[in-house]
Amino acid sequence: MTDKTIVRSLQMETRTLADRVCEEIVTAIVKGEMPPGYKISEPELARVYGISRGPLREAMRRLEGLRLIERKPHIGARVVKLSANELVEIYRVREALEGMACRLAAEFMTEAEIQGLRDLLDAHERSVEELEGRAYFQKEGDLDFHFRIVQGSKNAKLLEILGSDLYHLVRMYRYQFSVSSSRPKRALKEHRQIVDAIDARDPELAELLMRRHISAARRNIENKLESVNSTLGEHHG
Amino acid sequence: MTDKTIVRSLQMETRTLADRVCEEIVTAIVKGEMPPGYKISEPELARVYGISRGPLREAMRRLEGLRLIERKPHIGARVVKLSANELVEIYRVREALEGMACRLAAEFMTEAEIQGLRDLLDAHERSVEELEGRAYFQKEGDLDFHFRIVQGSKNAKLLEILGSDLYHLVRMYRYQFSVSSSRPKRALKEHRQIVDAIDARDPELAELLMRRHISAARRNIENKLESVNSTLGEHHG
DNA sequence: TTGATATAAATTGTCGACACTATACGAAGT
DNA sequence: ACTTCGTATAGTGTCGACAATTTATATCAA
Repeated sequence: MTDKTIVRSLQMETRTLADRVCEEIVTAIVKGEMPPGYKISEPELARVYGISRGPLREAMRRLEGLRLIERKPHIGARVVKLSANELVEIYRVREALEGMACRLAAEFMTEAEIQGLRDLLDAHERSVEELEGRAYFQKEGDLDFHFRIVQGSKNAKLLEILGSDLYHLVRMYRYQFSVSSSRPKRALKEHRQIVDAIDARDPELAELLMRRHISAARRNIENKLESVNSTLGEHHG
Repeated sequence: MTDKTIVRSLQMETRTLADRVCEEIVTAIVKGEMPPGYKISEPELARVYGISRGPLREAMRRLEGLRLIERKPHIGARVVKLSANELVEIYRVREALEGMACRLAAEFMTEAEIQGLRDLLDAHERSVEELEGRAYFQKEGDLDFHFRIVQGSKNAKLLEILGSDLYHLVRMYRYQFSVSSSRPKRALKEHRQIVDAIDARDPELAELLMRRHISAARRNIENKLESVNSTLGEHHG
């Protein structure tokens, strides 16, 4: 590799302003620094990030495609407001897509990747024992597992849709509702079953187990929301 | 409704330039007027549509999110190049998502919607008989059926992903590869079976039939591509 | 003739400014 | 006191121009 190529690859590392700012806004939204319903003022954000409104608007058009903000012409953009129903809808989509991903992973995942999954679950188990299951699963650990399986499917479209569209929203919901899995040991056991099915190269069983796993998480959420609704009574808005 | 409201709604009809141009470019790409690999020149396109480069770039950022164009910083944007493998990947995603959509449709579709499906299939049958099955299924008729079922699922996220992301690509592939269903009578029979399962309010059967239906279409494509590959031999590119 | 280098052209990325729309505020009238 | 209208202000949509980078072209050397 020549010096010029090295220099070029370093310069390429600095993507365009719109791309960088888009990524920063994504993390800001996911972490809750920009809460749902937050009105995005273009002049203000441009000043904060030290850029002009042009690249910022391009970044916002990208965020609109990621369903993280909603634009109304001549009115403005807001961070998406979270309805409980939408969260349940997302879990339906996850059940379908990750079920298929798990099926394909049972076909195409390499032995090394499967071993990596087992190592990850061992780490999860230690984390669950130490912290009595309160911390790790609330954060990124669970999504790590699911993401690796999607990667193992070797299907780029699945990876695009789940990784670029849905997981942002899932993480956002978790940060805001602090949706803990609330059943870490049970979830860990289900994860191990899934890996076993993948290791046995049993696509149908792998898909079935993953769908059950996500479906259980969905019902768990539905029950929580239902109890909240019955507690609050008829609360509109 | 007051006059002012009417005027406002008409003015709202004229969305922003970026939105309108984005839609125009989508149809242009889907119809093949902008072939895959086509280099998009910003100054040229801005001149064609009679707008400035600002809104055009916003539209392109949106198209990037729809996976219809690919951007490389400082180099330019091109209409996505179609690989056979990607088409198969998309059918895997469709199998998962539309299977779930069909399951939900069996639960939530109204009787009127189901009757509308039957009417649509009757129209398809007449079309198949008259044209000996060459025309209608090659075009939008087939996707009409699938789209209505997705609508019947009453799941907005499913509708977003399939309607806004995947179906554009599917239509694009059809126009370019002219992927006829090549088995219109068989497909029509499968469609009727699916509607019967929905009408019987049998979610599991409805999902199973839809997945089989799409899986068959995928294998059909895989076989075609395989024969093409074996004919062309070792052709890299 | 081929290759590399330097210049020139074209294209992309970014910015600041202007026009138009929507909201907020206040004044006048009922 | 409340409603309605008009104005002012802030914000979004659009444009043209400039800066930075890539690609094409031409010149020169081997």
